[in-house]
Parts: sequence; C-alpha cells; structure tokens
Amino acid sequence: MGIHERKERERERRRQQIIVAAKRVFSEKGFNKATMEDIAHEAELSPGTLYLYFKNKDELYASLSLRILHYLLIRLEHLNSNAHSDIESRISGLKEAMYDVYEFDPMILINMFHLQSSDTLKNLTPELLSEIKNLSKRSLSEMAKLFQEGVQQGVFIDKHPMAIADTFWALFSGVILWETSKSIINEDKDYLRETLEIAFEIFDSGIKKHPQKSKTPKKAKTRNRQ
Amino acid sequence: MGIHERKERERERRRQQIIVAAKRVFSEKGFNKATMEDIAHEAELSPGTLYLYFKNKDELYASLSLRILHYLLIRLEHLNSNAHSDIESRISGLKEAMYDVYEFDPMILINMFHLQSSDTLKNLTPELLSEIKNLSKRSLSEMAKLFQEGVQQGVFIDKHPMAIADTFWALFSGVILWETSKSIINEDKDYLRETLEIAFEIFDSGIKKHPQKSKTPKKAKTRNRQ
Amino acid sequence: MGIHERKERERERRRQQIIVAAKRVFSEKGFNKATMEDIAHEAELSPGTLYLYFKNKDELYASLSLRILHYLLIRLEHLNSNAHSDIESRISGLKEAMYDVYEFDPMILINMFHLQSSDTLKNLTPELLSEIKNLSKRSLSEMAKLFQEGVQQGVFIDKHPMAIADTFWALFSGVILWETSKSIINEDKDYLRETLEIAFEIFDSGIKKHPQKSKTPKKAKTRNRQ
Amino acid sequence: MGIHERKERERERRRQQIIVAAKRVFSEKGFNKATMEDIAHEAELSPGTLYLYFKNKDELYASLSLRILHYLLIRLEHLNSNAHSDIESRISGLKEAMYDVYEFDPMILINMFHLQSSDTLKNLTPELLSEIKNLSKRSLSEMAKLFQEGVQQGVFIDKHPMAIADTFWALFSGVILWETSKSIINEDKDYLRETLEIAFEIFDSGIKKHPQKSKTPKKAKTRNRQ
DNA sequence: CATGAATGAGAGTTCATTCAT
DNA sequence: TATGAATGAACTCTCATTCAT
Repeated sequence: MGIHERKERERERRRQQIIVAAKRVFSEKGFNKATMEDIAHEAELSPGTLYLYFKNKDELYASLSLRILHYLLIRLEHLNSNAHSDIESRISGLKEAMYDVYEFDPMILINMFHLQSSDTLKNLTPELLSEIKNLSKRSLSEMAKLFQEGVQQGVFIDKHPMAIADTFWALFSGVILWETSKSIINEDKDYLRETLEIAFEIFDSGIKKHPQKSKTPKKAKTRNRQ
Repeated sequence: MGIHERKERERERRRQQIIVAAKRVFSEKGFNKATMEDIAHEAELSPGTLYLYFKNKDELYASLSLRILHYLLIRLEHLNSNAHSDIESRISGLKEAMYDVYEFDPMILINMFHLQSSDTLKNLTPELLSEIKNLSKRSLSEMAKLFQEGVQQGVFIDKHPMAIADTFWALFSGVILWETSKSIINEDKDYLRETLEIAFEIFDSGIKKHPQKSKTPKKAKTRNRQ
Repeated sequence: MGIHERKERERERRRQQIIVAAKRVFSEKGFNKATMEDIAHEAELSPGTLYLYFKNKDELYASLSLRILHYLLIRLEHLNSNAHSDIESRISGLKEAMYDVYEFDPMILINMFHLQSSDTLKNLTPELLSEIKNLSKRSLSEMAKLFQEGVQQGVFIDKHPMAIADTFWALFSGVILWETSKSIINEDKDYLRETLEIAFEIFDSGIKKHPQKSKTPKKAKTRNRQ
Repeated sequence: MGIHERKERERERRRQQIIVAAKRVFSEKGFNKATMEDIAHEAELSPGTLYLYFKNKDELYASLSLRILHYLLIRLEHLNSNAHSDIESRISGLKEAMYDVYEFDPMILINMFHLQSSDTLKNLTPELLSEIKNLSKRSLSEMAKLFQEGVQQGVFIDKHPMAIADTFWALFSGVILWETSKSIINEDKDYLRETLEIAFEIFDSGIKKHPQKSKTPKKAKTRNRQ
C-alpha cells in the first residue's frame, strides 16, 4: 500500500524533474534546437531515462503544455463555481485568470500556442492528443458558459457564446505571440501588459450591448449619408 | 546597363521560381519536414542552386513571409492614400484587406505567425531580419494611422493608435492560428470565417466610444487625471 | 545436503522457466528483435533476474540449443544401445529421430543452425561453448558409429563414417534451412516434409554399395571406350 | 550520351567500392557487429554516402548476395546451353560450378545462407526481395532442368526434378555451413573440401537408378498395391 | 551560373546490462 | 534471491550545406 504510493510519488517527482529541466533547456536553446541529451544532462539523468517517462521528444514537448492547461481549467472552473458574483466582476475574474496563466509560465504558454497548428500535434499518442483536446475544449466551454450568462441577461451581444470564447482566446494568444515577437525583434520595452489591457478593454466593450449604437448607428449613419 | 538590368531581372525570376516551389512543398509536407532537396526538386533545380539565391534554409523560409508582408503593406498604403473616405468605410476596407491577405496565401500567413517568436528569427541575416521588421512596422503604422483618425475624430476610444493596431493585428493572427489549430485537431467544419467576422464585429464595437455605459467609472478616473 | 539439492533443483527450475519464456518470445518476435525485457516479462520475472541465471543474452540464446542437442544425443544413444537391430532398420530409426528432433522444436532447431557459423559462438563462456561442442561431437559420433557398422558389414560405401555422418547432418540441416527459407519467401505450401523424405531416400541409396554401378559403371564405360 | 554512360559507370563503380568494403568489414567484425560507419570508413566514404547507393543496412547486406547469385545463375545457364554433353559430365560440371561458386566468395556465400530464413528478408525493398527470389528460383530451375534430363533418360530415380534440385542445393549449403561451423569451433583442419566431395559422391550415387537393389522391397510394395 | 554527389555532424531512440534496495 | 529503475554506449539514418566539375 504505502510502498505503491511512494513509488507513484517518486515517479511523479521524476516526471516533474524532467519537465523542469526540459523547460529550462527549451527556454535557453529554443524549442527546436534543444536535444534530448541536453535535457537529460540538465535533469542530471541519462538520455535513456527520459524515455521511461516520456514516449518521445514530441510527447515531452507537448507534456509541458498539459500543466498549464490544467491550471487554466482549474481557474476557469473555480470562476464558474462562484455563481453568485455578477457578470461584470466575473469577466474581470476571467481576465485576471488569463494574466495568472501567463505568469504561471510564459515560455510554456507560448510553446503551447506554437504547438497548436503545427505538425507536432499529429505525432502525439492518441491519449496525449485527446487529453490536450479535452482540456482545451473544457476550458473554452467554461469561458463560453460565462459569456452565455451575459448573453442571456441581455448584457452581451447576441452571438454564440462559443464564438465569443474563441474570439477571447484568440485575442489573448494573439496578443501574447505578437508582443513576444516584437520584444524578440526589438529587445526594447515589453508592451505585453499594456497591450493586453487595452485588448481586454476593447473586447469588454465590444461584447457589450450598446443600445443605440453598434448595428443601429450604422443604419443611422447610412441614413445620414443619404 | 541594359545587360545588368536583364541579369537582375532574371535573378529575381529565379528567386520567385524557388519561392513558389518552396511554398508548394511547405504546404504539402509541413514546414518542418520539407527538405531543401524537396524544394529543389519541385523548382526543377539542384539543391546547390538554391544556395545561390538564399543563404540558407531559414532565409528561404523567412523569405516566404516577405511577399505576404509586401502585399499587406501595399493594401494598407492604398487604403490610407484614399484619404477622402470616411472612417467607417475605411475600417471596413481594413477588414477586407485582412481577408484578402489571408486568401493571398493561408499557409504562408500561418507560417509567418509561427516565425514570429521562434528561434528562426535569430538566425536570419541582419538584412532580411531588418526588412521583415521594417515591413511589419510600416504595416502596423499604416493601421495605426487609420485608427488615429478615428481617435482624433472622437469616434474611437482614447487609446494610443499603435496599441489599437497591435490589438487588431493580434486579434487577426490569434483567430487564424486558433481556428486553424481547431480544424487540425477536429478535422470537422472550419469556423475561421465566422469567428473572424464575429471577432471583427466585437473589435469594431469595442473601439467605438459608447458615451453612457460601462466605462463610466473609468471616465471618472480619467476626469480625475485632468 | 538435502537443502543444497533442493536449492539446486529450484535453480534449475527457474532456468527452465526462463528458457521456456525465451523460446516463446524468440518464436514470436524473431531471434534478433526479442529483447531481454520481453523475455523477462514473458517469464514473469524482472530483467535483472535473468542475469542471475544466464551470463548474458547470447548465453541465454545459446542455451536454447542445449536442450535440443541433449534430446538429439539421447535419441541417438538409445538407437545405438539397441544393438541387436539390423542396419536397415537402424538407419530408418535415425531418420525417425531426426524428424522428432525437428518436431521437438522447429524454431530452436533453426536457431541452432544459425548459431553455427555466427559471431555469437565466439562470445559464449568457454563452459557453454565446450558443452555445445561436446554435445555436437558426441551426437555426430553416435551417427558415425551407426554408419561405421554398415561400412564394416560391407553394405555401405567405403568412406570414413565421420564424413558420412557430417554429410547426413549437413543434408538434414540444409534441407530444413532451405525449405524454411522458401516458405518464408513464398508463404505458400511447405515442402519441408517431402523434400526431407526425398533427401533421405537419396542419401540412403547413396551410401549403399551398388556393386556394378556407381564407380563401377564409370569403369565399365571406360572399358567400353577402349 | 557519353556523359550519361560515364555517370552510370561511375555510379556502378561506387556501388562496387562500397560492396567490397562491406564484404571486408562483415568478414572481419561479423555481420551483426559491423556498423555502417565501419563500412563507410573502410570504403573511404562518409556514412551518408552509403545511403545514396543503398537504402539501408539490410539492403546493403542483402546486395552482397546478388552478385554471387548472378554468378551462380550464369554458370548454370552456361551448363545447360551446352546441350550436347552427356548427363554424367554435366552433373560433374554442376559440381564444379558449385565449387567455383564457393571459391567466388566464401564469406558472402555463407552470409547468403544466413540471410535465407532470417527476419532480414522481410525488411528488404520488394524490388530487391523479388530479385533475390527470382535469381534463386531461376538457378534452382536450371538445376532441375539438368536433373530432369537424367530422369527422362531413366538414369535417375523417378522423383520430381525440382525436389532433387532442392535436395542438391540443401546438401551443398548444409555442408558449407556445417563445415564452417566446425572449423570455427575447432580452428583445426578444414574438412570442407573432403566432406563436399563425399557428399556429392553420395548424392550422385543416390540419384541413380540401381535396378536390383535397395528399392526392391519398395517395388514389391508398389507391386502389391496394384 | 548550375550541378548533384558527397559530406559529416548530430539527432532520436533502443536495449543489454548493472546495482541499490 | 529478486527487483526494476537507471544507465549510456551505440546504432541507424537524415539533411543542410559545400565544392569540384
């Protein structure tokens, strides 16, 4: 009993040890140029050992994303479980969660965005792939649930909540990738935080119903043009 | 003189021939698994010849982005040159331009977004890198110019136009990457177009000034600053 | 004393357990692709345990042959111990023994033929190697003994009995290897049995003295020529 | 024209250069322990170059057999083309051919016998595999043709010529493998030649019809069946 | 300018073997 | 004695790049 649990714990610790090393190496050398031997060396293990815990390099690479996806999901679930709070404060909770997800591990988050829409995705074990899919889907659903409430309350624009969630997620990932890209090129000040705030502000305002405007103003304007 | 120009033209034609081949191969095999030999074969040239026109694989890879960046810039400049049109229709022209940029070459556009924030960026010749930087910056500036007008006219929220442009670009790239990612995983219907439309709608509405709502407390704050 | 014997017996039982497992794995995966871990798993033991009973993989591999060599030797000794039977029926007993050796374990027999004239042979412990040598030699000697009788009785051709035994053994192994090879390539009907029978028939007839023929006909011919 | 032929010739020369090196390395290190790098080094080429001429190690390994199979086939065809000679002398020509095949390249011949009935066979390109199959089949057929004549003339026993050919080939390969094996183990005198001669003698005599002997009981039996 | 054969470093991965428990 | 996690050397094979022609 105890012995089995201890083994299990140690196994998990080793996995973490490897993941931590992989993160360091990936950050340092870039995701493509890091070798399994580098990671093994960083983890103070032998190359062969890595394969006892991860099927191959891609799986190790992808596993990095799992933790952050888990974290994201937990935060979002927590957000939805506190059902009492009003929509405004929950949206602001959502944004806070996103900041925290970014802080949780910037490198890995970016890595995860890269992972999406790359060939790597296709080489994963079905299990890992479906775990990633599942976590993503559930996280997006949690977001959608949140937006749905606003839509039902008539506060948000009348769009499919899932589409709003997709937009939100796309905006978040887009800002992070683009600002990271800029700071790599320019190596000067990092505008990530500011841009993210502005982006969220625009998004916030954009999903709200603005009675006399939005579509209506267009008509009004159009009328004016005549 | 004439002879020099002809040479120059032929040289440029060869480059294009290679770029076209590279695009085909990258689209087919995925960007990582395409080999220089594949590309040479597709271009009906020998591998060695590729190196007469591109310093290395990364440069060829990155060069693909240049064409699309050029196209983007031209569209945006054109948009701003027709200075008479009102802000609304110019924003809608901007969106149209983005759709066209996507249609221009989806694979390469995604590739370009990947290129951003990847190691590849660091291995480029300074010339190529600065050309990419330059084109990006100019495109973003063109967008900013457009938003700035709205801000000045008091139609758009009172944010730095460059930040709005960054947000817009981030949203655009984020939606494309995320929807592509979803369609790779699920292989079912592609929601790219729909999500992009909703995203733009939200963005549109979000950058507009909506006097009586939501931001009221912030306005208070703003007022205080004065 | 008793305790020592019991230990010895248990040790031997474990060895057999491993050998049985090894046989199964080798048959299934082919001799090269079977791993020590596969075998350990099949034997429901850990990889490390295998090394308590066999010095290394080659030794385990070679040990499989020992059993079949033992079996062969016993059969041959039995054949020679029943000294009363006539030469014809003993030869037919020999052939029967060979069939049975094949049936005893086809995979291992083929494996054994491969083992001969391979590098593996050189990596064995001197003990194991000499045991194999010894068993082979004794088996061949038993065969030779049998042929010798025929030679002494003037029924068989006047050749060194050991050479006849070598020929017999070579014929036997050659047919098995060649027919196996054919059936691997063609995957159609297996002619092993038929070819083996014909081969034995030819051999039978070939080692008999045929007074007026064989060498004599040549002389006859020669005479005719004169 | 000339340029193409020259290239072709040079390509063939390189192939031979590699094959020669492979032969040397295989002989020295044993077929399993020889590495591609060893072979490349021996051929004074780089490892990568080997893969320009052979798909993989197995194919290189198997290609060694092709030359000897070619040689065998040519010898046998030549034997059958001289149709005038009597059966006796043609059989003796066959034996001579076998000796020469052995002399042609002992190592490779043994290698070829090993190749048969091994997993390697299954990993070859279909082309190479079918070339090997084809050459083997044709060689065996040539032998069969030869035996068939003897059968038709009533000089040889009344068996299917293909079965006789199989037996002959099995005997030949069996003797070589067994005698090689013995000489590896004992490192004393090599009896290959002697055993091969005796084996052929026995085979010769064994396939002849010997009217009044040996088979008489069987004939009796046959008669009884009628 | 174009070729394409040759390069050779280096990658991911496997697996026989060891050894602390 | 048995374990099985860890080892790490060694393997095959790839491919961006070069250079003699």
